[in-house]
Amino acid sequence: MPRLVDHAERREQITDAARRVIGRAGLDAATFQAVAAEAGVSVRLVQYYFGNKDGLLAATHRAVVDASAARFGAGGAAPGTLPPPRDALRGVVAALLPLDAQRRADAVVLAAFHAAALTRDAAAREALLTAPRALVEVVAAQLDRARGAGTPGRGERDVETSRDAELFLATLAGLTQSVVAGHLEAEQALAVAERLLDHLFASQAGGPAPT
Amino acid sequence: MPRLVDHAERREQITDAARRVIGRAGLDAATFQAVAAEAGVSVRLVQYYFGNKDGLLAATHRAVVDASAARFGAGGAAPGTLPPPRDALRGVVAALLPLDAQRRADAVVLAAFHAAALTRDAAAREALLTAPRALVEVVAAQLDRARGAGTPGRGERDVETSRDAELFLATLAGLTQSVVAGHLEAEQALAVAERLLDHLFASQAGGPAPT
DNA sequence: AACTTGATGATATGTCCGTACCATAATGGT
DNA sequence: ACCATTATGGTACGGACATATCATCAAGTT
Repeated sequence: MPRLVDHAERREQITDAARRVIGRAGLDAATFQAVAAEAGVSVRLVQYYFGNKDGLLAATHRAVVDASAARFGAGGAAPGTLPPPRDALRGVVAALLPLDAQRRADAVVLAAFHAAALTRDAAAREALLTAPRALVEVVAAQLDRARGAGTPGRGERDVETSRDAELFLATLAGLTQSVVAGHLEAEQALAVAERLLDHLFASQAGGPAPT
Repeated sequence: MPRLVDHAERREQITDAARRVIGRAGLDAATFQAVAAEAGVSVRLVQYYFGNKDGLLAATHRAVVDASAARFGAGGAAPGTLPPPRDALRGVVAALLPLDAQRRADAVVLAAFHAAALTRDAAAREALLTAPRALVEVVAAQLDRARGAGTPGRGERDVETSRDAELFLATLAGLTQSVVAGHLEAEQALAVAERLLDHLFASQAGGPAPT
């Protein structure tokens, strides 16, 4: 066995470079040569580790998604304790909004991948939906808890609560977009999210306001 | 003068082809050859009318933005009448959400341009903000009307109302994203927006809910 | 010490794309 | 009838990029 090297570390070094390149100049700037130069290695090496360009991009995508998931897991899963629903949702907000430079950069990269996936095969588009679907369940469960419903079975949940969960996540996606585009500052986005929580916790399930 | 041709029509024929190509396969598939083939003209002709590739893309972008603005103008500006605020905001929802196939396709194209602009120079990124900034004013004005505030001057508006306006637009952006990604159907997105209107018209300005 | 094998470098190749250049058909004014 | 100008087609050139090929270095093993 000659010259053994930590493959995982090398791969991470390269996908990190790819993340920087994509965040700075977009997906189509992520050429083999640009990524290799950014990582300080040769083009051949990138090829060696990821084979295809698809391989490189897939690994980079997974890296940033995993980082996002790790942040979410770190913030949300306080072990043993059961935070009040509003705090739990505040945790979701804090985990998902791009509140610091690192997450902002990741959000740009994710947006690039997202846009690319829209014009891909149905399989790629389907992969975009797994995270939102899971999150809707998490959010709806918290809203159920807050509104005194127990843990309703599948399909038994109040329609308005489901809509509120979708509303919550769609708003977070929109706020992320606003922050990344530079239309809102992170604190403003946070304040808007807090305002949404005000609305959600003010009205009970099934009670629409009079027109 | 030889063989005069309607330039506007030819340009529209070509930008329409570009819109289809981008909507189907993404921005980087919008090559001269692909667009020319889709439009049924020669590559040279596309070059003749738009010179640069940047010219072609800029014209295409403007075409879809203009289409969007036209839809907004057509739906929103009922002349003379002054609809109740909630109906006015419903009009904004109906104008902005991708409720039919045409608008869905346009939304995909816009998302592609949006993602590309994120990793461009500051000027391109600034251009993304003009539409949202104007819309925030429109929405906030309706909320002021609904809440009995007159037409407050610049900066005098209630902070919560401003946040609600941002909330409204961010949610619409997020819902658009959800529909385009295939996570929500158009009717579901509409229902979620309606639910948000419930929340917005239930609470008055400055009245956060108790935690 | 030699050899095997994993890791890395340099470079060639074929393809696609943007753009420039050359050519020509059509048409309306003189 | 001719000519200038507009509109359009064909094609060539140069560059960038993904990928493949050849070559080399390093380090354990025997």
